[in-house]
Amino acid sequence: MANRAKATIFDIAREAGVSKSTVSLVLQGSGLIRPETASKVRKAIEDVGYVYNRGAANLRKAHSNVIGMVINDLTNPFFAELAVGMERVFQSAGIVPFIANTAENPVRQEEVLKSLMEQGVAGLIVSPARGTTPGAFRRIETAGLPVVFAMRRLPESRIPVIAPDNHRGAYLATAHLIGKGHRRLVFFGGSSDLVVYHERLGGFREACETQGIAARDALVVEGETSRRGGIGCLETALAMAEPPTAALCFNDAVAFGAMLALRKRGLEPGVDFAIVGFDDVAEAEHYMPALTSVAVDSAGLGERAAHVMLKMIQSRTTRAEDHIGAVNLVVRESCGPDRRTRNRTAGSGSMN
Amino acid sequence: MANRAKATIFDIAREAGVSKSTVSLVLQGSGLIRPETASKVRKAIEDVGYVYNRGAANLRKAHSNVIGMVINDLTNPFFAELAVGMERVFQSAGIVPFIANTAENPVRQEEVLKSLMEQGVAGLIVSPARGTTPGAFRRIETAGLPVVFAMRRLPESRIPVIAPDNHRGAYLATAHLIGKGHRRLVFFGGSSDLVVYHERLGGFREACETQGIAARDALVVEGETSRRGGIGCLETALAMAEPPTAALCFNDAVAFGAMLALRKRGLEPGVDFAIVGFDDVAEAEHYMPALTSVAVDSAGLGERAAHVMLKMIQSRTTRAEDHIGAVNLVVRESCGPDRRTRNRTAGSGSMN
DNA sequence: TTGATTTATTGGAACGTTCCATTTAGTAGC
DNA sequence: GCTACTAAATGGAACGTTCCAATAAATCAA
Repeated sequence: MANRAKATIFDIAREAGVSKSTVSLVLQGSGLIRPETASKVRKAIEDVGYVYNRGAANLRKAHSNVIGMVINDLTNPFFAELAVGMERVFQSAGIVPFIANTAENPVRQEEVLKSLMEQGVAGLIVSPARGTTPGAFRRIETAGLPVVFAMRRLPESRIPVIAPDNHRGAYLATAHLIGKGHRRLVFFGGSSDLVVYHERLGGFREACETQGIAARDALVVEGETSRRGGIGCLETALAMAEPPTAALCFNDAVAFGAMLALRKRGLEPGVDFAIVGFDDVAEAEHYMPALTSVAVDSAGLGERAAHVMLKMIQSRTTRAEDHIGAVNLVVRESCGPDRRTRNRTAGSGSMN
Repeated sequence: MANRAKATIFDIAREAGVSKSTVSLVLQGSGLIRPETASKVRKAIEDVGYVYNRGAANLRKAHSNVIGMVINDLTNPFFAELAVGMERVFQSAGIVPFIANTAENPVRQEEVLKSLMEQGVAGLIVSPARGTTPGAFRRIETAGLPVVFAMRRLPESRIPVIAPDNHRGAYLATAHLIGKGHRRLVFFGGSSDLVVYHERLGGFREACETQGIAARDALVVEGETSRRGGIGCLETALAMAEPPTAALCFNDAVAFGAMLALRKRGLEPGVDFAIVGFDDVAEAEHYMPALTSVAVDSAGLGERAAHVMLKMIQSRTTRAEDHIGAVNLVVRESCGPDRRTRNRTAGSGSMN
C-alpha cells in the first residue's frame, strides 16, 4: 500500500540524518558531497520510494529537460519515422521528448501547444497541421521559446525549418518520367493550402518546362493525400479526353491508391501507366510492383531537427538556419516507358 | 522581443488592479468573480502574454491533468492507431496525453516511465516493451499511480489489461483455414517472450485439436514480428519435407512478408498457399491480394483504455477490471482452398 | 440605524525544490 | 595556539501557484 503522502526530500533527509540541502545536492550529482554521505542518501531515496518532483524543481531552475514534439499525423508512418529519428538523438542527450498528435486539426494543435507550454517545455519541434493560421505561433515566439518546424513550413514565418528538398525531388522524379518517354504527365494529389504542395508541384512544372513538355501536357489533379485520394485522382485522369501516361504523386499514399485503381481497371502499374511516389516510406519497397519514389530520409531529418533544437537551447537563441535535406530518386518497378508515346514518336519523331 | 522574465499572476494582478488571488480564481473559471472583473483580468492576461505554469499549480493541487502514453513501437501503424483512439477520448475530457515511444527497449522504457512520473502524470497507459521485467512497474504501483496495460500484458501482474481476444481470434482464423480444406497448417512469427504469442498460438492449437488436425500437422515457425520475419518464416516452411499449405501469421506485417516471399517464388498467395493475418491494419484491405485478417479494432481498444483510465483517476483507485475486446475475422482474398488436400480428400475422403 | 447575510475580493501560508550565504569541522602553516 | 584555508553540510529565501480564512462591500430584515 502506498504511503498516503508522497515522499519529499525532507523525508529522505530525516531518513538519512542529513539536511534537505544535502539531499538536493546528491540528487543533482554534485561533487561537494562526501561519497559515503551520498550513498547513505541514495539508500534512503530507495527506501522511501521517492519520486523526484520536476515541477517543483523547474520553479527554481527555469529550464526544464522536456521537449515537445507536435506531429500532425501519427498514423502516417512517414511522420512516425520523423518522430523516431528525433527521439534517437534526444535520448542520447538525456532528454525525453513528449509527442503529441494534432490529427491535422489546427484547433487541436492550439490546445496541444498551449498544454506543452504550460508544462514548461524547453523547446518545440512541430510539423504544423494543415490550415495552421499564420499567427498560431506568435505567442510562442514572444515567449522566447525555441521552435523548429519539421517537414512543413508556414507561408510567412521566421521559424527555422528542417525539410527535404521538395522542389528538387519532384524535379528529379519528373525528369525520370520524361526520360522514359512520357509526354503527357500529371501531378496527383495534395491541395494548395500546403506549402509542400507548391514546392513539389513547382519542381514538377519546372522539369516539364525545361525538358520540352508543353504546359497543356503538364496536368494537375488535386486530391486528398491518402490512398483514397490517389484512387480518385487516377479515375479523374483516365476520364480525360486525352489521358496522361504517367503520374508524379504528392506522396506514397497517393501513389499506392493510384496503383490500386489501375489494377481495378485491369491496367498494370509500371507498364500501362507510370507512377512515381514521394517520401519513400518503408512500404514502397515491398509493394507490387515496387514503387519508384523520392526518398527524403525522414528519420535523418528528425535527427537533424533534434540537433538544431539542442543547439538552440544551449545557445539560448530562438533563431537558426533552415536545413534542406538532400533527396534522391529510388528507381524501382512502377514506371516503365510510355507505350503510346513510343508509337507516336516512331511515326512523328523528327517533327519536334 | 520577449520580456526577460516571464509574466506571473502577480503581473496580471498589477495590470488589472486586482489581487493575485482574484487572478487565480479567474484562471480557474470560478463563478465567484464579478463578470466585469473577470473580463478585465482576462484582458490583462492577454496583454502581458501570460502562460500558465502548471508545474507551480500542481505543487498545490496534487493532481495534474496530464496522462502518459507509453508505446512500444510507434512506427507500427497498429500501435499508432491505439494511440489515436486514446487521444480521441482524452481530448473530449480536456486532457492532453503525452506519448512516448520505447522502441521495444526495456531500458528506454524505464527512462520514459521515470520521466513521466517526475513530470507528475495522473496516470499511465502502457503497451509494455518486449522483455519488460516483472518488477518494472513495482515502483509505480507503490506510488499509487493508476496504470493500465494496452494490447499486451505482463506474465504476473495485477495491473488491468485492455486487449483483444487473441485466443479467439486465432481460433476463428484457424478454423477458417481448416474449413477451406487445409490439413497441414503453420503458425508464423512471434516469439515466446510475448504473452500475446502464447495466446494466439493457443487459439491456433485449440482449433487444430478440436477440428481433427493431428498435432504433428500443426506446425510452428517462430520469427521476427515484421515483414522480414514473415519472409524468413515462409522460406523455412517451404523448405520442409512435407510443407504446410496454409499459415496463420502472428500479425499482418508477418503476413505481408510471407505473401511477398510467395510471390518471389512464383506462387500466388491465396491460391497456392493460404495466408491469414492478425490485427487487420488499414493496409490489409488494400493489399494484392487483399489480406484475410483478424480485426481487433485497435482504435476502439485505445478508447476503452482511456475510459478505464479516466474512471480510475476519478475514483482514485488503482484497480480495474480487464477488458477483452471482441475480434472478428475479415475474410478477403488471401486464402482459398487447399488444392493438394482436395485431391487427397477426393481419394480417401470417406476414411475419416 | 443596526445586525445578519450574501457577494466579491484579498493576504498569507503552503506545496517541493534550488541556490546562495553561512556555519561547522577538519587540516595546514606558522 | 592562533589564523587561514578547504571541504562538507546546512538554513532560509525564493520560484508561481492554490486554498483557506479573513476582510470589505453590498443587500436585506427588523
